[in-house]
Amino acid sequence: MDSKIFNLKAKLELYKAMTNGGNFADCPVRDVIQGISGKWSSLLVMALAEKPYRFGELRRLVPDISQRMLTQTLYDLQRDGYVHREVFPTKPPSVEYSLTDLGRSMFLPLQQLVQWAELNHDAVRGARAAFDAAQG
Amino acid sequence: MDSKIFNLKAKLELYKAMTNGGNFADCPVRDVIQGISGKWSSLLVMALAEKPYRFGELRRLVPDISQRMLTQTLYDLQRDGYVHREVFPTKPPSVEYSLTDLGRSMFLPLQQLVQWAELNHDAVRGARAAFDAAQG
DNA sequence: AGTGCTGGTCTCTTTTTGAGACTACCAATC
DNA sequence: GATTGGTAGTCTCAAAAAGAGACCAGCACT
Repeated sequence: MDSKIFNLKAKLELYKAMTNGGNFADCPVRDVIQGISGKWSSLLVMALAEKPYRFGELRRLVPDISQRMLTQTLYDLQRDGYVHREVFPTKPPSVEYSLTDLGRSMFLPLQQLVQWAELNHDAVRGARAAFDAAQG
Repeated sequence: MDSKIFNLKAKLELYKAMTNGGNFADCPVRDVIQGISGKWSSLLVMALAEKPYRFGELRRLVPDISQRMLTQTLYDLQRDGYVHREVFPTKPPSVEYSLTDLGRSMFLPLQQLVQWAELNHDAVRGARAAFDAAQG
């Protein structure tokens, strides 16, 4: 099989999936992608892929997130089914966040992207520096 | 080899990469991820993976992007080395945007994520509907 | 009685994004 | 010759999202 043609077909299919065949207002793929492409979503999913964490632990783990955004991002991740929220009736009550099966399955491709970022951040930073040096 | 242990190690390594071992202020992986996790970045990369496009073509292709955000997202993608911008001296001058080698290499893991989204958007929408029905 | 820990919410300010008018140039049309 | 249309943007102002920090209730410990 000609892998070039295969790749082009794959690209076109994915592009169509992402554009919903022209119906941009109601594209499920974009909807899903936007849900996980927020500023903090991927970082929290990466953290919870390691192990479950409590609210305060996550806050200390990611010191530059505001409490407000931590609440809201966890809420959104829970709403979309990536994260499970469990309240333990301790005093004071503690809340544990963990990945669901859906969250774990999404973690796999996300991992690929993070791996790519790890391998290529030098190239990206180099490109940025070169661009800025040329007074883009 | 125990694949469970391998996976845990992989997770921990990636989590460390994403948190830069505690140095959150200067983490190259988060820096790269945030550069491609904007609202329009992934969509434009997917479009340009199909073939090069001109500014106006992209604007018509993605009708719900504002001209301002199209300009800025393409600028950012160019600055980070994902996109090449070429001006042709026609009248009026036309500008073509295409993926660089770096952009194409980033497209591969991005593709995995979009594929996941395509396969799982029903689950996500279902989770969201169930959550909202429970008056979250 | 005061301090600290829990997981948040509320308000205010700053940043980011969106909507739409406006630019300059040229070609073809009316 | 004036109008219209297409090129790739920029500029300004309004709306939405994000960040900073105060505040809350309840209980434990000192």
